[in-house]
Amino acid sequence: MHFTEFMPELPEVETIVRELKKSAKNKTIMSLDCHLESACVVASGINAGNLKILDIERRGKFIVMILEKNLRLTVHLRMTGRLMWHVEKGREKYVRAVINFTDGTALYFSDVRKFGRVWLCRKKDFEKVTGVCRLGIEPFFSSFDDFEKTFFCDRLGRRKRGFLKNNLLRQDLIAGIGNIYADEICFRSGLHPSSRVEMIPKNQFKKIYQNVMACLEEGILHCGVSVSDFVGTKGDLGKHQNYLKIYGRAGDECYECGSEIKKIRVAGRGTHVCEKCQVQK
DNA sequence: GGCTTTGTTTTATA
DNA sequence: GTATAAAACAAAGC
Repeated sequence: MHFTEFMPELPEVETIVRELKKSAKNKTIMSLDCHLESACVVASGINAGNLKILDIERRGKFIVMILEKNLRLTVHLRMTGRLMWHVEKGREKYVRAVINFTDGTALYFSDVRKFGRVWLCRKKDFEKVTGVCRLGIEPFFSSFDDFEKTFFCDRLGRRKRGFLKNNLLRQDLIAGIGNIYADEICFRSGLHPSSRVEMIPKNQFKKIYQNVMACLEEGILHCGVSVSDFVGTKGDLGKHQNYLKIYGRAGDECYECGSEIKKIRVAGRGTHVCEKCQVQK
């Protein structure tokens, strides 16, 4: 199966945020045009006009623009959302919102599906309105201790259960990991994605944590994964797809042992695995 | 036309 | 009540 969409996970969103820090910071918004009502959630009584973007941050897979007057303009791309400085040819009808600036430029939010969302709200409502309040730990701002507690223990201190991959994907535990990086983390850790977390020995926790960090860091270093289109706000390609060790390589040989990489389903998700290198716990 | 792709929410079950 | 699993949703490509 060949797919053409760019699936933004933490490294891809971080790439966009870094670009926006260069290109959108300190611009003043003239207006926010909503082309699809369900994709735009604007708090009542708030108008984006004549507000400067003071900074741009990331939380999990959320892009957060910090505006004047304690306001937040937040974007989640979900699966197929794109935030770009131009309208892509043939995709005019998928533009869901436009941020117009006073200097005549515009940032276009387009989305083939209708999952992506833009929120404009007050700082005090930001977490609740966007759903950010349900996010777990932020990888680059958390220690191994944070990770161990959140990922392997429930609130009563008991061992968490479930498939390893499924838990890696849970945004309420650790924010930012999606299907691609989950497969990579499992491979690098030598663990089968359907390993039960309650069966993983404690002495392997640190290795998993380090692989989470390493996979995300490398993704950022290469400006994210572009499966066949673009990545950035200007249409530039990410390069990390060239460095993936397991995702998208079904039928190919494992770089470590040479055996064939299989594609299976874990928790309803397409999953890539080397049965020889990745042990089932 | 049916199946696939995935991030998140919602519903169901243990 | 809590935790986990599964279903639902969206739209397009093959």
